Amino acid sequence: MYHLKDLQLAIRIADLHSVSAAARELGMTPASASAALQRLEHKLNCQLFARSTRNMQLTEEGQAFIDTGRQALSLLQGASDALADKRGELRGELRIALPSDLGRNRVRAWLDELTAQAPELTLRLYFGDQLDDLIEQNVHLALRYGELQDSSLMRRQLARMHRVAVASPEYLDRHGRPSHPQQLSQHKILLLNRGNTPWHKWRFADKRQPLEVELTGSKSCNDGAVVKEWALAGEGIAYKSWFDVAQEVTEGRLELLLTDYLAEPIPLQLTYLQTEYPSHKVRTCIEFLKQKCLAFDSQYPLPKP
Amino acid sequence: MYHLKDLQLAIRIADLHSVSAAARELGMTPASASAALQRLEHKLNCQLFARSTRNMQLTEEGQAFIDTGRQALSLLQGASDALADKRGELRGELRIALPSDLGRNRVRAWLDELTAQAPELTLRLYFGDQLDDLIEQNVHLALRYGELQDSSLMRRQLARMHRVAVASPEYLDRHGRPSHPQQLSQHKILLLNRGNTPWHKWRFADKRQPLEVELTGSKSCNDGAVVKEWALAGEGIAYKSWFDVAQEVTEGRLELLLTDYLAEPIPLQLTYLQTEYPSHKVRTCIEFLKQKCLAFDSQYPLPKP
DNA sequence: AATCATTTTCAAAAATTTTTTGACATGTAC
DNA sequence: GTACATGTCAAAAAATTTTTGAAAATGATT
Repeated sequence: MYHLKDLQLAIRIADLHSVSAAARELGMTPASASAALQRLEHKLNCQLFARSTRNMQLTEEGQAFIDTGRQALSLLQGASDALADKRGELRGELRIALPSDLGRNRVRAWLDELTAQAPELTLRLYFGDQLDDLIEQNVHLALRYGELQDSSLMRRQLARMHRVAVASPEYLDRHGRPSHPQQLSQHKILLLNRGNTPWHKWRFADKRQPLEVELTGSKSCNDGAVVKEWALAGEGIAYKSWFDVAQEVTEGRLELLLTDYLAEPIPLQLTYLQTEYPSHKVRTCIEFLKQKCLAFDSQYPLPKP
Repeated sequence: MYHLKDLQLAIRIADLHSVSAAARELGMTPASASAALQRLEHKLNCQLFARSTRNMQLTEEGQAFIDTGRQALSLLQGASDALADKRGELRGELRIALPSDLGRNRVRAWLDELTAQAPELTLRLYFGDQLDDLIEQNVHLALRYGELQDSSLMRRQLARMHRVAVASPEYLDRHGRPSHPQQLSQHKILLLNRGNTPWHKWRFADKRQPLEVELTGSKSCNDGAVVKEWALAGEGIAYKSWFDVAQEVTEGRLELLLTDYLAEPIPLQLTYLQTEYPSHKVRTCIEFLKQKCLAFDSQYPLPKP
């Protein structure tokens, strides 16, 4: 009879296709993880993984085992959580994936507030603007813009927020202020990469008619926070959520552009796995962030033309 | 994160209301089991059991935890079994509860045949004529006479077999042969105890009409094998399944009585828990016993009048 | 009421298991 | 081709679990 930790490890190895990566995540050495996996395979008398030095792939048998192992572990996790829940305790680890800019500059502080109230809660934040697989990421919650289509996920909408074009006053003084989205092509454009390719279609609306402009960037990167920093440094025009730039605009460090051509607002959603009823700590975090978003809305109303 | 063995132990402690009993069953010392339980409770940060020195009772929280723990463990067991199944291997432990007489004198030999063919299979037999709780007994299969009413159990009928009254020729020579069930009350009667009270109503039939006679025993015990030994020793008349006495009757050591008044045959059933799809080893055992019962039927046909 | 046979638990020692350490062979990326 | 990361190995070190022997507690029995 094997150790539950070994099962958890095997599941993560299957998710990440890597012993080392799983070991790092679970805070153990690769050697120890390798030994644990072999232990498990030996006890099951079955080779779960087909190994090449560079890649771990589940065997057919391994697939079946890991699948139901995942179910069982989820049940057990739920049972443990339920115990803590009943006592109304907020303890344990909370793993959250966040968009880089929103995460660093706004949500991080909110979550710090939450953990100040609940000191037994351990926070693990994963910043990034790539829409990675929630299972692979192994987080409880992922905060993401836009509609998610993965049906295995539950979602809770926190807000709907406009995307806006912004640039620094210095840049605009030098290069002029575009008065229509079509004029953007004559500007330096700062793009966010999603996946491998820049996200180069910006959405606006002209008298309620959708208007999409396709742009080539003078700079692009995969981190939304860096895009904003470029904009602040006068490197060009960025297309950001109002969430991300409200404060800078209020302070006058960034300037709103093309507010007559705002497209429909984009939802900001919190997604989580459907496999388990969210535990007390997760539910609390969801509600907390929902409150904070509401407060944000009234503190920073988007200046309408 | 706790050890799976600790969960299994906790489940058995909950079933048996005893650390020691669970420890004995799982082949560990009470001290080690106690330590393991405390380890688990500590890791869950929750008292699973309300303890008195003499009795372990699940707390409300413990109940919830053990319930889903049981599910999870069953899933995991199933996953492990499935691995062995796929390879068509017959290995692991097989725990079977058997009626005392049938078990000792017939099925044991059959099962020895099975394990001779499958040497990796470990047999654990539990003899007894008390219809104990299958969950509490923790067996894969229980062989029982009669209709079971517990709906959480699956059943497979192995045979239908008549109950017959038997006694040794010596006894009958001395006390005479009853020619009608009603005359049994003038005889020495050997009864089987089920639960605390003797099972003193014997069923016959007179021209297809059920005929039940209520008897007082001159001897009774809770073990069917002992009842047969009494009958062989000429202590009186016993009421047994034809399975149990076919060989002795064929050899002339017991004599069939009242064969004109046989009641409906009673089913012999193999019951197992519904929680898991039976594993390969369990299915194999079921089929094997079914075959053996069929072979028995043709080897020892009940002599009809 | 007192004894008895069990039961749970404890603490220290012993045994077992797991992790670390340092190394090596192998495959991938540049 | 070189540099780097990966999976595994063997021995040592560390951590965990089990045993051992004994003590305290409790329900049953006398």
